Amino acid sequence: MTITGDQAYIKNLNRSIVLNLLRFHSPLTRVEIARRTGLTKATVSSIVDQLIKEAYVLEVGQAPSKGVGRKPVSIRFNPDAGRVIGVDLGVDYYRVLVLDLSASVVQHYEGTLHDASRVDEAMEPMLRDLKRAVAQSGSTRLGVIGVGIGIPGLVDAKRGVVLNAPNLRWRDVPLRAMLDEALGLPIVIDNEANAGAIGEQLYGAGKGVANMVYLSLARGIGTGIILNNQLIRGESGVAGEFGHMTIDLNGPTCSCGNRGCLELYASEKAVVNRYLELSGESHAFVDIVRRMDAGDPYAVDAIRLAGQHLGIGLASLANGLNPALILISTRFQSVNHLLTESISAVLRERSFIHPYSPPRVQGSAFGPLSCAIGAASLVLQSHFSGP
Amino acid sequence: MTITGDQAYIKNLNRSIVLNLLRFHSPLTRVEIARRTGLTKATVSSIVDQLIKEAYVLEVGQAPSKGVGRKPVSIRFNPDAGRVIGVDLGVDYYRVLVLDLSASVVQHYEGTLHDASRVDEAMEPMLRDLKRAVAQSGSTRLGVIGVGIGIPGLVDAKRGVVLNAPNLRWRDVPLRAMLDEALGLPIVIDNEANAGAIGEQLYGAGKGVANMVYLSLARGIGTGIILNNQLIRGESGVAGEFGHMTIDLNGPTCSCGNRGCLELYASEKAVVNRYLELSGESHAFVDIVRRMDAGDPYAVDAIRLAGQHLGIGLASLANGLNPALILISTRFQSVNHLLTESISAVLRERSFIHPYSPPRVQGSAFGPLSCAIGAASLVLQSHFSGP
DNA sequence: ATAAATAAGTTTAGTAAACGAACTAATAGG
DNA sequence: CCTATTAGTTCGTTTACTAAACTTATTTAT
Repeated sequence: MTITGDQAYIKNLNRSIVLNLLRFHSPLTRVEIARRTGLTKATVSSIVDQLIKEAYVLEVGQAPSKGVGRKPVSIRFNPDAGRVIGVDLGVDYYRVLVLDLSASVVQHYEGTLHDASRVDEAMEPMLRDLKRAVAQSGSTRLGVIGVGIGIPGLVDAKRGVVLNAPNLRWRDVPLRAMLDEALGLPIVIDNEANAGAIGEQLYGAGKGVANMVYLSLARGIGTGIILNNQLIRGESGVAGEFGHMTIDLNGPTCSCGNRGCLELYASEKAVVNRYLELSGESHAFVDIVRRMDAGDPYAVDAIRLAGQHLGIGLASLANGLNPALILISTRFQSVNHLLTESISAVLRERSFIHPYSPPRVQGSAFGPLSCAIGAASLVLQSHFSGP
Repeated sequence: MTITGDQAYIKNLNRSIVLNLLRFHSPLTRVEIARRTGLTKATVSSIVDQLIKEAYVLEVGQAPSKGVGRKPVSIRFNPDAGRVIGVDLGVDYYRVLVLDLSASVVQHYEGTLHDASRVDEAMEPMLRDLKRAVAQSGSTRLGVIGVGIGIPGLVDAKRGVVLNAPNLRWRDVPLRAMLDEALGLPIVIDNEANAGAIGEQLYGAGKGVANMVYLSLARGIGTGIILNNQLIRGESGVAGEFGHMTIDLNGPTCSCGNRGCLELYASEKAVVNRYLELSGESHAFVDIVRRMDAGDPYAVDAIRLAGQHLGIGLASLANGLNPALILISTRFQSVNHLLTESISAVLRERSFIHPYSPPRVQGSAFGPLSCAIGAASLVLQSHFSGP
């Protein structure tokens, strides 16, 4: 049954248009809103009045006049009307962020995640911080509007189930249902890269970009694809596993069962292995990054090579999806920088459509907070999406 | 400036919902329409009356009653209210189809396309048939509602420009503008695979599938990607070139400048080369297909190998985009069959997300007409899309 | 100072589309 | 022929938007 239109639908639609305009373009005056939306001044006044009652929006003093005439009143979005919570469930840590409605971080909790056979036990400390965060947001008008959670693994976002998160050793965990019961709040769960992609597109380095590819590099490689301003979830909500894209059909076997996966050539582990090959020394990824920063040519080479392999995979995606932007997210700013450089070079060389529509390649804006901020953004997005 | 809502918008929206319901689910009675859309009987009656006046819809006799009570009146979509034209510009041929509004073929023109330095000259015979087709559709109530054209090459669909069609030797041809001037009708141009994808999704083997990948194999490999029921066009309208996806990073150099492109392993030319390798004999692709049909093991092997390579590329796409369906379109039904078989096998083996959400693999429904029917479907889609 | 000009925002009457309830129409079965 | 039932129409009500007139606030010219 399709959604048909009636008066309530119109009102909702227009309310939502005005609210979202203010969300990303505060402050504005009533007349400016009218001009930008095409609604009449009367309609805008009525909608703004309603939004003020709902606390989503505030009148804030007078804007500069246009020389002559009555001074307009500035209206702006009120980020403190409520709070959102974003959770990053990492391999051995968790991070709980409390954000205002403009996605600015207000509070920050962290802790270690011990893996345990029972999911409930593993999540216990996280849940305690989560409840603390909810309690401390109680003073705002709307309180916590929802909790978003980013997971490193396969997630069925529609049903809210973690299908398979190898690093957490979780399989078929109905996480949304569990947390819904514990908290009684709207819960959104999604893959870590999907979350990061949305966060960057709404508030970070991809602001306003309708078509982008977000690449998250950690133990594995995750991708979040946004096309036509929509996150691509696919038929069952498990899209985004371009880390397991074959770039060498006869390459080594991957843990996923496939061969020659991108992940084997460009993950942290691949860099570690490569560094061992080049220098004869075995070090953790963090140390190799430190050496790269210090100018160790083996470290630079190892990471640059990963970037070149990423470039090969991304050239395929660029040809197929024609994104305006490719965002690279690792835990380290300097790595992002070196990677974007070598990826750009490979794209220029290998992407068929590059001359017609070259994608910009950039580092992510939120660094290690990408996932948590993104998870919260998913909640904001669904909260503020129109009818 | 976002599209805001008012009375006219609602009317348009609801009209469009009813019309599209009838377009794909004729016949229905007024009461059934009301039930399925959630609109009231009164509103449905008013909308249907309007659609009847516009000739989009007809009252056709009485439907069987439900035992007792007044018999309902069946309403059905009227495919003969107008015509659409779909054009397939091939490498050395053109095909002009006249379709009714349900995408059934009504007339069929064909001719050869001699390549010429001047685009106008090359298109002359095609344009003559096109005008003939338009003239013969004049008797319908609405006449020709638009012309869709599928092009084997890079197309900026938004601007209506053929950026680069190597096989036609066209570069930066403003085709839409040219035809608009010649015909004075709405013109849609798009890549051949994008057209095929939409055609299959609306009327063919992908009916009702929201997420699918359409793969068109001819001289090259083209892909049309549909996600969330939308054709993926990318930032500049040139998405869909997954034929130039790298499956072997050290593979041979492709005409596109990249290396190890899928197209090198699975196009018609690749099959021809492979057959030469296996049998020592050089034959055209059509002949190899004939031999395959006759049971020649070399021919079967050559085509099966192409399928396996396609499977490798498609496994990557399946992991990244999670489509419900993968459609294979070649000129030959038997080839489609063998290819889908070997692709399926490879996907089962190599796709990471296969256990969670296996895509169906199938041959296209329209065979050699895919492109022209699809191009016409693009017009139908935009003609019938709501506000 | 005061008036004129101008811009911001509000009030009010009018319009259009959907809704809901009451109505008419048609049909089968007793 | 009457009753029950379903299909479809008519009509009064609701509601959100629009347009235009109006009020408010501010600057500039006299």
